[in-house]
Amino acid sequence: MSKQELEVIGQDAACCPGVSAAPLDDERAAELAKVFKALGDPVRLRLLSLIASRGEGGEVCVCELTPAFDLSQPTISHHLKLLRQAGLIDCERRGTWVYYWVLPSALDRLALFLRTPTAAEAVA
Amino acid sequence: MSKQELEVIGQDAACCPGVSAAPLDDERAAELAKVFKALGDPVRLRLLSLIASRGEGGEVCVCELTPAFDLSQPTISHHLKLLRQAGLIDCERRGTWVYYWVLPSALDRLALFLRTPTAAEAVA
DNA sequence: CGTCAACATAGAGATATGTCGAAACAAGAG
DNA sequence: CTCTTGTTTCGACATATCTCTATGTTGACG
Repeated sequence: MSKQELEVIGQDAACCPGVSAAPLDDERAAELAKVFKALGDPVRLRLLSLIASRGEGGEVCVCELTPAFDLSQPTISHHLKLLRQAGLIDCERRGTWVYYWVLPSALDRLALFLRTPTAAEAVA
Repeated sequence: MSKQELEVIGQDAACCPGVSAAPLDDERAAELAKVFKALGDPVRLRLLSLIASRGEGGEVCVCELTPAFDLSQPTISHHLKLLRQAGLIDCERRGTWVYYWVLPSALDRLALFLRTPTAAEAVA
């Protein structure tokens, strides 16, 4: 946790007003909708949660994710791809296996967008 | 802003661990996915933003929302219904007009779910 | 009562999404 | 090189979603 990260978060808040601040323009609405749509599926939410619960910097192999669902492997791969295209996770291949991790800044950006003024006060 | 509200928010945080805390069970994943899916459409995001930017306790008449889009009135009505079914907004008819307002606790619950431990530290 | 205005609901059509099995691709082992 | 295992891509299908027009409902006003 660094001062730098604090600044980044502050910047996000400054550049990206929350849902209550002002009416969304078309472009930003489309951009945000794409990310929320990625979260709008129970399988993807569980996948994200499984990866995120590894902690900051943690990684999960696909081979650990697949058996957690009653779905075919291609289906899991497809959902992981959507999460990645939404900018919520990223991955890297190391040898035979592919490892996924979350991009916390993406999640935090969404959280800041959703926060209402009242809740912001409550935390402060 | 009351002490009561602070307690409610605290409760939410306690009862509903964030995405990074622990793997989501099926039931909660389905429940959350329904809400995120409602946010996964640019029209609905803009609608929510238009309503939310009225401030806490603020209301917007449908007759103000419809002209803000290049869509038919039934389509707007449909999207408002989905937002309402997701528990993000509520409405009331007063005479000829129907007024919508946001339910801030729903938004805050989502924000808490998305917040990563690092961001939570940054705010604290 | 009749009419008008504001919203909601119903039904239909085009497109998007979730899922699968089959096949392609990548990398290590023999 | 060939075989096996882990993963992604492809093609197809059923279902869901978004949008429209047409119709229904609710309440205000003569």
